Amino acid sequence: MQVFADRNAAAAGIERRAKLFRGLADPSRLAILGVLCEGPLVVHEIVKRTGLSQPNVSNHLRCLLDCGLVASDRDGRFIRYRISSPRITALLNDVDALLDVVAEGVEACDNYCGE
Amino acid sequence: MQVFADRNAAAAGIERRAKLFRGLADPSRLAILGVLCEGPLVVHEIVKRTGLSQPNVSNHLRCLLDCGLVASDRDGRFIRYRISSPRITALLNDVDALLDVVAEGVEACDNYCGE
DNA sequence: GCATCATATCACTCCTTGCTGATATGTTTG
DNA sequence: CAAACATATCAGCAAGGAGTGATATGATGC
Repeated sequence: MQVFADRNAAAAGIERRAKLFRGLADPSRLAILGVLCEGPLVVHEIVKRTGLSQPNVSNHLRCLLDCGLVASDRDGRFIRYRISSPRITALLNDVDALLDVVAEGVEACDNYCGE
Repeated sequence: MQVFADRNAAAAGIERRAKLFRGLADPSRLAILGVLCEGPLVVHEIVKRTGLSQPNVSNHLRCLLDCGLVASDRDGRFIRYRISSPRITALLNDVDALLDVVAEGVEACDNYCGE
């Protein structure tokens, strides 16, 4: 039962990590976070810079907002979005550091975590 | 065209990041990485500690191996897996640090990236 | 060489997610 | 108040990934 207790205790943390990673595991969301890392932007600017469709950007922004990864402020009829915490930028940098080591492997992997 | 060149240059990086995040965005894989962070293990030990089925563990290990996130050594009829780089442990710690800030949001998000 | 154990692979199904097009909400300006 | 613009929401579809059960490969010991 020892093992089970540990497992359940760990499970919650794992599930949370997984969910956060899922939030970061989409090219559209990463593109949005990428342009927001350079500074706050209103939605139509994000659309222009990323080349994504407006509903698509809007959907992903909602997701990122719910997750707490971005924050928004109304500015007249615009809504300006920004990165909510510098830790996010830090995390993205760490990922790039890890990619320096595993990039080829990741590109090659075609199994789960696929294409 | 300036914008387009930047976009394409960024796209490759974004796609790679997304793929790496996808590799980390599954509870089973995170559970496996979690137990491996405490030290190398052979497959049936991973199965026992995580409570996952053997084929499931094997599938995910293959994915993690292809991605370069874990490495393996044959040891008689056992195969021992280990974390391939300390940067992975570091990244997982960073995620926990970010979760300290955004945990409630992430749990609440039910949209994309959702449960 | 055969039985056994450790691990990997395959075929299949289910579920989730992401995108699109159309439309709704909301805000400002004339 | 109406028109125009900014953003959000919805329905529906298509694709990818995760899990399972059965089976194959591979190594060890008698």
